Amino acid sequence: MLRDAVFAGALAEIAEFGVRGASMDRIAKRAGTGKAALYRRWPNVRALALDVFISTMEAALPPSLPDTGSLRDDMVESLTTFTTQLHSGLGIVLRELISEAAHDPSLSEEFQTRFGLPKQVELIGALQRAMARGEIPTQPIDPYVMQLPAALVVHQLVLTGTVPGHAEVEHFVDALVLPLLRQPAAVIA
Amino acid sequence: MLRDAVFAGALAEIAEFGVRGASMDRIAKRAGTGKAALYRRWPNVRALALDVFISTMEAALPPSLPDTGSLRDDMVESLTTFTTQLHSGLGIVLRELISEAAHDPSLSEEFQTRFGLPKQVELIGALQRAMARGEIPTQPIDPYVMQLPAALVVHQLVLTGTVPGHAEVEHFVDALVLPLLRQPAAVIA
DNA sequence: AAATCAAGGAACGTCTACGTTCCCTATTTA
DNA sequence: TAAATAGGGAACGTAGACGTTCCTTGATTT
Repeated sequence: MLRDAVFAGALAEIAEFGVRGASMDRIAKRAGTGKAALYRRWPNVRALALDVFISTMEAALPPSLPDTGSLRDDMVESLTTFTTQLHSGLGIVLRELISEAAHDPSLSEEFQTRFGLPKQVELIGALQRAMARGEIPTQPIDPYVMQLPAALVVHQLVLTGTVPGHAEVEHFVDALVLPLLRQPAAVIA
Repeated sequence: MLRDAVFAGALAEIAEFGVRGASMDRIAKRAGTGKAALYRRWPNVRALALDVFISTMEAALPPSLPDTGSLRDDMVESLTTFTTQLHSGLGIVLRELISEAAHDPSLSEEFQTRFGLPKQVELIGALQRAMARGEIPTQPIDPYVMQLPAALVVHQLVLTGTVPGHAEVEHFVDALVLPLLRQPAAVIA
């Protein structure tokens, strides 16, 4: 499929030059095709880059929610799929998206709608199941506690360019999130 | 000073077009000068952008560490200066830096050396004073607990483009960091 | 098997931005 | 006060990328 070749070429181009520095000519060369083929599908280079972003993120969306019967394992598994995706191309896309969103706020909204909210819904479900099982006290959850592991992962990615390993992910859950969820004071201020 | 005018113009240019999309011609126009004046000081547009980054960050470095006598207030104050700087131009710079660093790892290192480490040293000092005062138990500190508030601030910035307000900063410290520091289990895994 | 049609690939003109060079002006020094 | 020097601003050539058009090739249908 030529579309796949174009996406792969565009991803490589973006990885090397960024979204603003990407060139249709080079992307066509990378994909082993001509520019006209690209312009027949996308009106300009920005639209192509955006399509690459969205498609990459769509493909990275986990098809089903984990339900291991343990809140701890649910969270570890969910985070692990996230970090795994960051390793395979999504990391560079995410970092490019951050600067693009700084100039185009609608990107933030779309990203939030497609990824932030689904992830949050998924996590809330896991928390409710844990409450029903009596794993954590039944009380309102601090939304910042829920964001905490993802925030640490993203923070490490943007600061050092590396992605936390499995041991660190487990540490986030066991040493930070679960203690906060178990203590009665971790409610909305 | 022309240098200041150029920096202001370059910052506006970067805010609008990003580092990769910045143009020397437009920056010169914004600064009310000619291109030759810019090329006499910087070899190319990338070097200028990098200089703007570094200078903005340098200017954003707090000259002195807070020592209020209370760990809680030390942390709140330190975080507040950080969020305040993010509001005034540093936010857009930081987000541009993230994507630039994705293509040039040496940027990550330089950023870490100039900002991450000093901030960490500052925080360690505050924690040691708090231990000496008996505010928190004297035990090894989980480094991720220290990163936690900055991670939440950065995470919110890159996701929504907004910066946490004072109430949220206080919430991070009071509801997340301090409880984790007080419990004996919050040591390095 | 032949003809039609759709799609890929190369060549073209235009425009923008780069980096340089030249000229002018203002300031400083003798 | 006059000359010299340094620095700011405009004009210039060049290169690369955009977006378009045309030609060729391969697949599909009758």
